[in-house]
Amino acid sequence: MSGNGGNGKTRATIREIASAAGVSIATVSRVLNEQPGVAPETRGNVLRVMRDQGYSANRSARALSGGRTGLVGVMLPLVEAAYFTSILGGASEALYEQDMRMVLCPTLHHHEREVTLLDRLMHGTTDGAVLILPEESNDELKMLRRKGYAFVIVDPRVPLDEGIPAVSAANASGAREATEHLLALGHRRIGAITGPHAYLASSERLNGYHGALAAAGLLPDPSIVLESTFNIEGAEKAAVRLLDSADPPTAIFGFNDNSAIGALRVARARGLRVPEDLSIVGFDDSELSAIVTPALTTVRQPLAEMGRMAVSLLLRLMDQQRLEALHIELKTRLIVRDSTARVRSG
Amino acid sequence: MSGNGGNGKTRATIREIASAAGVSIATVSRVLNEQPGVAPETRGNVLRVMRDQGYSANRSARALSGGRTGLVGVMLPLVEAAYFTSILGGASEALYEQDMRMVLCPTLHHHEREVTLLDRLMHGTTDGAVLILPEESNDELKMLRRKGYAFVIVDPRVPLDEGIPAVSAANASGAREATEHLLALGHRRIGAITGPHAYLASSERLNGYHGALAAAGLLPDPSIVLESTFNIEGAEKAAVRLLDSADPPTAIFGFNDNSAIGALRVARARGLRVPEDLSIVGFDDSELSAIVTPALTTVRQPLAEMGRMAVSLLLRLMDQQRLEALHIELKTRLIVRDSTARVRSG
DNA sequence: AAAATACTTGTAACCGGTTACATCAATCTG
DNA sequence: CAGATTGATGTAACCGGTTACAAGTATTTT
Repeated sequence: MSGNGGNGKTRATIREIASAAGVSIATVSRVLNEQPGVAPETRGNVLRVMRDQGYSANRSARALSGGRTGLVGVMLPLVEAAYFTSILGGASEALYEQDMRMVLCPTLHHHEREVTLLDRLMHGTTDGAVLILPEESNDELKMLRRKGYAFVIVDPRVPLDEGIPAVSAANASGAREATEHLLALGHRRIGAITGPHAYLASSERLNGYHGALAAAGLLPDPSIVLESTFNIEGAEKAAVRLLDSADPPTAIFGFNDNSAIGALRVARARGLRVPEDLSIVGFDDSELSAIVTPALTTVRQPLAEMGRMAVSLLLRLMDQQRLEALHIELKTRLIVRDSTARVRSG
Repeated sequence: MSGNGGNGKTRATIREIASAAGVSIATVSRVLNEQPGVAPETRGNVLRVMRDQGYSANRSARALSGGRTGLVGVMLPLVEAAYFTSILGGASEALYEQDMRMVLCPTLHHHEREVTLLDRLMHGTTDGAVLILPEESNDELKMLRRKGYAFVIVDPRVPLDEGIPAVSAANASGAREATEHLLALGHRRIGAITGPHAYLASSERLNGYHGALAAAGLLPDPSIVLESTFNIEGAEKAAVRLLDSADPPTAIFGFNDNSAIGALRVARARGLRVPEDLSIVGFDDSELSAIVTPALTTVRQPLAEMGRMAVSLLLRLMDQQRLEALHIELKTRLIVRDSTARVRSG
């Protein structure tokens, strides 16, 4: 009747468990943390009592005295974009396996918001953070690191200092592979719709694209390499310019799937058949790429894996482990679907 | 030189601020919490010192003594699905405005995982939770409520008890509107690819569909109402059966956008033109719906708004406010695009 | 058998805040 | 002007854990 196991009024504290088990709170704490130095029999007793009462430790108290919150911050520009949520999914899975929780902080691309959020996160809310595509400058990040806060960058926006842990996709080699694919199909005039040049990912992909062209003995033609914004609308404008040019490309490399989809739509609007009249390659392998018509040939980024890897790095960082390699690049893979074909010989 | 403002070694505590400002910790705490009973001059002093030292309160300590963590749990099946992240986006924005943070808990549809996570969340990690499409039974939820934990359901899977706060879309009226749209275009034989009947959203949409048919004097034909799984693959199978039937429908109502897209693909594969030969309507207005060809006529759910609303309900619940209405239904809106047309007269 | 050692267990301080209550000065009341 | 009232501030207990250190018991060593 007066069973306090489930009345829910107030949760059991460590002291209640201790007295119910006839031991001291220190012993209960030891059992809780699986520390050695408790007689097996005692441990069994305490565990039984904990189970009976449905005890689980108060996280705030633990955080305060133990100095660890069991929380990791994940900061990202936006939760609505599939690109970010794929990373998020991987990270959340890895954290769950460690019985840690994730505090989600979307910044909506506001730098100021990012700064204050980060400050809050650092100060007792979390043990560390994963920062996805952060706006922070290299200097700001170095400062943060010096303060002793543990964090890992995913998809850095700018080239990072050696000392700052980061995970990214092999952008250059992915772009090279995509370009080589088009070259192998006989294309010689390959346009590009890039992302903002200020993004590291963009400039690396540009390098890969240039590298592949160079290896084929081709000079890039700046008039068919247009900077855009990684969204469909921007890409459509760029595609119009590409296809309107005097000597239009026979293939377009979109630096992400949105860019490729923009090109696809413009091509369709002008009655160009893809891939017969125009080949198109994307980058990301987002959900969209398999759904559009024709299905997009694209470069797959291991986004979930990047999230997992970032968490794994972070946890080691928090354990004060010395890390051999702080910059990790994960391999991409070309997925060939229906939007690319051999160039028309005419 | 010894300025402790930014050396970062250890953050300032409330006692340090107190002694630097020449007041007691109680006063600092009052200033921190914007409580009355502090002389304006004193308040100004304390604020200045806090600013100089870059002080911000330790959240764990605050949580422990104040009984509030400033964290809200958000439990959802999956972060990768656009449907959920739209809700998430709204919720996160609403929480940010209240200076609260969100603890994200993806369950991957594992009921067991959901139960243990919820238990952890309750116990000192968060002040309340938003549960999106939870697996929990009505009884489990009622139990939770009785324990005094604050939570709000978004998109309930089963019909909920009066006492359990919930936010959902107006599924029935949305489905009715979609069906009426097809009826108005002259369609009389309208097939449906539903979601799992066990989902409340599905059965409500089914009701709306039936209601619209009945109002037009039509009896539903069970042979062209097929249960599916809300994903593209399942919908394709259903669409095949619909279009293979002896008397195939002239229009298909997919109970979400994936269902509609599955139908679209099958139609295309058989050379049926959409919308000339077959009209298709979806539900959700996900990002995909505008991108597929032809762009999908669909029912828009105010997902972000549902997230915001859930948070707003939750906060009022946590404040112990009496709420007049615990079940909130948000209006949907039909978005007419290119996948529906007047039925062929021949 | 006495001394050294290894195990268990308990006591109490501490983490950094919040808050009930006490205190004291200043102002108001009759 | 004494007494009541109001406002500002300080003291100390408390939230529920962790952990250094002390203490007590059992086991091993010489």
